[in-house]
Amino acid sequence: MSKPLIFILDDEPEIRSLLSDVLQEAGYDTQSFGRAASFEIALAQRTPDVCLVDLSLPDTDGLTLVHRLALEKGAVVIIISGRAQVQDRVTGLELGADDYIIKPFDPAEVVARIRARLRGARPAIQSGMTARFNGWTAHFDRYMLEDESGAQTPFSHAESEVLRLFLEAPKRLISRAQMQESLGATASESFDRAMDVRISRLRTKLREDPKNPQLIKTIYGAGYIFLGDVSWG
Amino acid sequence: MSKPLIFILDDEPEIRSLLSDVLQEAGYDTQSFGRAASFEIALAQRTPDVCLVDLSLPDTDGLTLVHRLALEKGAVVIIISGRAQVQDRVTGLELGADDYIIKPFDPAEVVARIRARLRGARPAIQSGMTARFNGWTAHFDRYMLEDESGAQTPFSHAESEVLRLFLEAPKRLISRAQMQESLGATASESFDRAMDVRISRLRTKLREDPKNPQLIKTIYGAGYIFLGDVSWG
DNA sequence: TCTCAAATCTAACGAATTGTAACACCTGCA
DNA sequence: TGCAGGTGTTACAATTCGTTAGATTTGAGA
Repeated sequence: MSKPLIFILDDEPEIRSLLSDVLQEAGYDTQSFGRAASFEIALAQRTPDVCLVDLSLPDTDGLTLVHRLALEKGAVVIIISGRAQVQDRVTGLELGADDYIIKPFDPAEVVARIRARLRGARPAIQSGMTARFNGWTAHFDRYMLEDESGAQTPFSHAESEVLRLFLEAPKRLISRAQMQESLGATASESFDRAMDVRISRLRTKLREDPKNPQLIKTIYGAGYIFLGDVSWG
Repeated sequence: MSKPLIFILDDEPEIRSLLSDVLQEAGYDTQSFGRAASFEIALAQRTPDVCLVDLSLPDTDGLTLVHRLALEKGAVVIIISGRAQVQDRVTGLELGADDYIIKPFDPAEVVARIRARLRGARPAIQSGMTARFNGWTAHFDRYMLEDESGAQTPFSHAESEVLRLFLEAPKRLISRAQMQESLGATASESFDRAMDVRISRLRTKLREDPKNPQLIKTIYGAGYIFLGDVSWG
C-alpha cells in the first residue's frame, strides 16, 4: 500500500492494457475491469485513489456509477469517453466527475491529468509566507514555528512540506497518496514510513499529545486531517 | 461567504468579455486582465479562487506565470490555450495547472470544469460540528465524546460513522441495510457482524447497560433506533 | 409455556495500519 | 578531518477494526 492505486473500468481490452501499462510505468498500482459488476465487487474491498471510467459500458449506466463513486467513496473520478459532445462533458462533470478525457486520448496527458488531480485542487490561500493557526505562527520564509509566547522552534524543509500541505487544506482529508504526490515522492516502496516519520516529527514540534493529537488527526486507513483554524498572511 | 472570485487573463478582448459574462451568469465574481503586468498587480492585492490564464501573452512567459501562481498562491489555475499539442498540455499540467482547456472552448464546459475544481475544496469536517444528547456532547471535529462532568472519551473514525448516522436520524428505525449503505456499503458477507461490533463498542463508550440500553435500542430482526434527544450546534 | 432456530452480543484474536525510537547515511561547514 | 543537523530506513510497539466463535437473546410455533 505505498503507491497510489488506480482502478480502470473500460470494456475494450486494448485500452485497459494500454492504460494499465502506462500508469504502472508512471509509478501507480493499477487494477483493470471490463464490466461494472466486477468493478463494484473490487470497490467493496479496496478504495482506489483514482477511478478511470469509460461511460459506454454494457452492463450499467456509467453516469449513475460515477455519481455514486464521487459521492460515496470520495475517490477521484476521471471519465474517459468516446462521446465528445460538450453536453456529455458538462453532465459528466456536473455529476461529480473530476475530469473528462475524450477518446482517442494521449497516454501522457492521462498521466498528467491524474497527477494534477492527486495533487489536489487547493483552496485559494492568501499570499504570504506565514500562517497562523491555534496559537501558532508558521514562518515558511524562516522555517520557524512561533509559540503564543513568542518562543521559536525551527522546522526543517521536509517538515515544512507536510505542514504546508496541511495548512493549505485544513479540515480536509488528505490521503497518503495525495501526500506522496504532493511531496514529490520518489514512489519508493517504503515512503509510507518516511511520511509517518515526518508527521511524527511535526507532531512533536507542535507539542501534540501522542495519545490525543488535537491538530493532526489520523484517519485509520484513509489519511490525515489537519484540524487547525488557519489564516494566511 | 461571498461568491468565488475568478481572475481572467487573456489578450483577446472578446474572449475576456465572453468568459466574464458567462461566469457572472454562473454566479461568480470576475475580474479581467489583458496583460500579465496588471494581472500581477491585482494579484498582489487579492487572491482569487480561480485563475483562467491564456498562455500566449505578449509580455510574459505564461508558463512561468502559472508555475508561480500555482506554487506561491495556491490558487486553482486553469489554462485556456490555443496551443493544442499534447506536449503543451502535459507541461502546463506538470507545472501546476489544475486543468487545461483548448481554444475554441465551449463556455458551458469552462463553467463545469471550474465547478468541478472548486467542488474538491470542500472541507471534510465542518468546524465545531457537535451534537448534544442526554448529557453527552459528541465533538465530531475532535473525535471526542464528552461527559456531563466534562470527562472526555475519544472515539475512532469507524465509531464516528455509526454515531453520526444515529444522531442524524434520532428516534427513527435504521435498518441494517441502511447502515451498510451509509457506512461504505461493503456488501461483505460478514459485514453484519462488523456492524454489530461497531455498535457494541459505541455502546461501551456511551456506558450503556448491556441488559437495558437506553440510547441505542436493538429492534430484533429490523435494525436499531437511537433514542436520544439530539440537538446539533 | 417450552423449544429451537435465527438474530444479536461481545470477548478474543489477528491482520493491517500507524507511531516512533534508534540507526545509518548523507551534506555542508568549520 | 570531524562535527552537526537533516532525512530516510529499520525494527518494533501500539492502535484500529474486521473476523471468528461461542454465549445470549428473541420470537414464532408446538
